[in-house]
Amino acid sequence: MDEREHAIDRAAAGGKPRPTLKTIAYMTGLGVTTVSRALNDAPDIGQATKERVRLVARQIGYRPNRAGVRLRTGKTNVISLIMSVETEVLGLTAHLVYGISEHLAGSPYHLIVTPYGAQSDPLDPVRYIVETGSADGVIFSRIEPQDARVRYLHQQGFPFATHGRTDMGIEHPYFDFDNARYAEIAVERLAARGRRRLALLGPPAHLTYSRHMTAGFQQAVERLDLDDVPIHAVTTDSGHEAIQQEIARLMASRRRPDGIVCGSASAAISPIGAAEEMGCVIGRDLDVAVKESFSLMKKFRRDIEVVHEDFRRAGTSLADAVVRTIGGAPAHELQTLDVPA
Amino acid sequence: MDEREHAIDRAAAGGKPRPTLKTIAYMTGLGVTTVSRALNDAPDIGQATKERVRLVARQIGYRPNRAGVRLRTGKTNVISLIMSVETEVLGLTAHLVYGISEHLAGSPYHLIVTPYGAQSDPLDPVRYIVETGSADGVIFSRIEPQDARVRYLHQQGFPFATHGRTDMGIEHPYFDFDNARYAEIAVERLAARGRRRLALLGPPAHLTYSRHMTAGFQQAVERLDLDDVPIHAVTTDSGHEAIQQEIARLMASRRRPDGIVCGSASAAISPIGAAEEMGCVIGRDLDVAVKESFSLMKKFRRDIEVVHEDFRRAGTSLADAVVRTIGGAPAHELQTLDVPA
DNA sequence: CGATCAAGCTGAAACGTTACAGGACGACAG
DNA sequence: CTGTCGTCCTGTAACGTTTCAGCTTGATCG
Repeated sequence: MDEREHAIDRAAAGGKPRPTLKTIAYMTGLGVTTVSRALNDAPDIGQATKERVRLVARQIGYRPNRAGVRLRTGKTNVISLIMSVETEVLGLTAHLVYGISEHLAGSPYHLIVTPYGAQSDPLDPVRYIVETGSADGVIFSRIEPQDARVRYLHQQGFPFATHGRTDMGIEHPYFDFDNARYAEIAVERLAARGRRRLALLGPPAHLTYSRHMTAGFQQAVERLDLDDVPIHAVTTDSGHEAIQQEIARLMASRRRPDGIVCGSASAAISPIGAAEEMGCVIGRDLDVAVKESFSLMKKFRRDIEVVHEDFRRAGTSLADAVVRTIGGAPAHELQTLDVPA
Repeated sequence: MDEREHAIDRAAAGGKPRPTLKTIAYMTGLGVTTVSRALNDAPDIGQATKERVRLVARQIGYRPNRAGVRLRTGKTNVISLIMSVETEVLGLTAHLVYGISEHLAGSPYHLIVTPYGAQSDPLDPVRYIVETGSADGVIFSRIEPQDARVRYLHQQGFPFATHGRTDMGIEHPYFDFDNARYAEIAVERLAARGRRRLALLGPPAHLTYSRHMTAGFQQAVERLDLDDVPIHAVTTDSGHEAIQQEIARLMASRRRPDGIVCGSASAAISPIGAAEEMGCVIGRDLDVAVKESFSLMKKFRRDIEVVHEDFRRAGTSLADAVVRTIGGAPAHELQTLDVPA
């Protein structure tokens, strides 16, 4: 009776009464517990009852109240993407977000985005999430070989997946693009165009994948008996002007490269601009290889060698990995290396 | 006593006991209600008590349990960004996300991202959020003059802010870039370079800002007594090939433009590529004006006329607007038009 | 026939919070 | 001295969910 009046009240008020377990219990004549267990497919509920409950639930558009579940069970049904606000990687992050939410759609999980600034401690947002229990799992990028976040989360037993690998003897879920292979391919392609003196504009040295890319680059350069023209002063994270200056300096020097391998699309713009400024023609005086996720460069200069890195796929894979981790899957099954063709 | 044992249990177990109101109540010797009210600065709690409670809370790192609050009050402390996964706008969305979360940091709000596909109904995610009550407010883009989402949310009395304006007699919070003014500036700049025959590569006609941009363009073209070379077949949302073809056709035609105004940076790549392919030199045979948010084009071709649109600022403004709306501020105070210089 | 068991269902309690109604106590007016 | 008022505090209930222990009922077994 109590429920009935209540329901009628709300319906009369115009605001929808948002059905709860109690509503279904009242409609089916069952207890709240039974309804809950029926919807959760518990083994001690009769098949007929389950079907009846589910039918009613579907009919009235029942959705479990997230706050109720979360309060009772501690399960938030939230995955947090910890996003660096480095401008250079912002465009890529969007694709990651897309991939993640694509995978999460249809699951009970929501995606929340937690940013952290360039100057602040990357550990802060991670700690916040663990301490406040505001998510069931975490995804993050810009991984270092000795990563404090990985260490912390591993030690806390908190589910996570990284976009990039570590090198610290900890087995954990990750998705990584094979940047060593990318660099090899890039070198090979430039070599096939007859280029002999190659420079690598790589990512910042503290990130794990910097090592991979450098290793692949050097290995291929050596194998094909080419020259390695070192770029030390700048990375893909450097500002436009810095990169331009360095490239200009390089192109004017005695050790002028005839091919550049770029660690990212956005960072490729600067060297190309610098080179063209000096009268170089891409495809004639200089060839450029880039790794890019949204085909941008290829539209601009069709002579550029492009290797595709799929950030959307990274997103779906990472989402999958973290959800499976929450489900208890072992880490070693959740490690993906995306090898470019 | 009960509490005491409990607390000791948890502490001994090593897993942190995550303090609650009960913990503070126990430590201060006050009632749970008093603690709650003290932390919420209720008027019927003594000043001394408030300070004592707050001190203890700070010391032990108390954070209100979101699920508890949400269950009790219905307040989710969540803002949802409804994000179109159109690839063309993905890069921009990232900046929006950045701006929003920057504003939300330090507030109790979390940002959740709800995607919707190109083919699915834009109303779906909005309805989902309202029906499940999974956020306190909503932000979305790609606004149409008669926007179903705006109508629905307004009618539901659900707080929202739009990135773009409508034209349906409904007063609501928005942030919009003044695209009319942008187009005017672009035309003026091209005219100052001596260009007389201008084409506009604008956004899809169904979006509100398409009208703004077109109006500004036409007004300026008329005022400066220039020629309007119409582009009908493609928009900034069209694929690279389609735009290239259309531009190629145009450049080969009798009515060949000597200036192009582009509605977005990503869409500017295609016409420039097409024109250069045909032997045109930007800055000599053709001038291009673009609106862009991350300075990309300018790096590539310094001869391009660039007007900056700040998506990050849009994000902070929208977040502010929606939070204020939740707080009860009237819509007309929360309407911002960002006029380019 | 009584005991045991399984199947199917249930109410009470708890998660952490806030709204509500009310209590204790001192001060102050009549 | 009694009554009223204001200040400061408090217990209970409720939000929607799941866990726990336990209840019926009918069947099976010795």
